[in-house]
Amino acid sequence: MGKGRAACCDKSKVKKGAWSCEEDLRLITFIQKHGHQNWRSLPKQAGLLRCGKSCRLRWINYLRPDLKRGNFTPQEEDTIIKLHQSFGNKWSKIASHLPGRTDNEIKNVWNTHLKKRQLIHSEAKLDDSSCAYNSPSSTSVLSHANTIIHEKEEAKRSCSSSYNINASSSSLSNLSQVEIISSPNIVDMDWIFQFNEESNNYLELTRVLQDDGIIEIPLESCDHVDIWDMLDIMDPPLQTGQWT
DNA sequence: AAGTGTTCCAACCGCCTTTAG
DNA sequence: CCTAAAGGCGGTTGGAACACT
Repeated sequence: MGKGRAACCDKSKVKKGAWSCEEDLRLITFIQKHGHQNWRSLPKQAGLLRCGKSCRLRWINYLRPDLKRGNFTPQEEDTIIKLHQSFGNKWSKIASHLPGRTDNEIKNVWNTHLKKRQLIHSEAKLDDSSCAYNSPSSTSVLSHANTIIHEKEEAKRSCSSSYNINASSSSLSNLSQVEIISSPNIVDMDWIFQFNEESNNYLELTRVLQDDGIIEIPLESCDHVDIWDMLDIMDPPLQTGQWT
């Protein structure tokens, strides 16, 4: 054993950066079937060239089925602000009060939106106390401004693409089929692919144009597809208790 | 239309804590 | 109790997407 802490994995042999659609599916399929008792050994068993920590992070922050996907509501944002006042940057503690939200997500929302808003608030409060006789009240102006900020952020975020996914899996056939149906206002096509557990590989991925038949494309080309909805309708994994 | 600046978030890094032997 | 391994956490960053000039 060398000096210091051993690396969690051999950095030269692991892939880094954004996860591909195939990697996501491998991870999902593996956890659905086997759970995640040991993150360190999981990548090898699942056939992933990733560090165990990376798999854990990907699952917890993005793939696990109990995640509440989508924008934070004003209520959730208020909760974060209040909890941050009591806990500070204890993101996991804050996340434990917001079911379906991850510490990473909350941290990002805080750093990108709420921190700024808090700053505006505290500055406005200073103005409010020095110009308390102004009408309409600074508080109502502030509240209005807050609503506008939130609406702008909502509009911006709602532009991101989303997909509806139908999934079916059968323990008898050793085959999982997932059909990704495009969002109606984005593109007019469906995606279908199958994972064969015997060969431990994907049999096919097809892009189905609604009018023009089927065009086969390689699996790697589906990197942009959001697949998390699939988890909502698949069988629960063999993991007991909480996801984290 | 092109170039530049800004925002946002997924993912990484490394430290701390917990657990198993 | 001690040690090493694994899990958990918070800070940071790379780069894609978007906004502005």
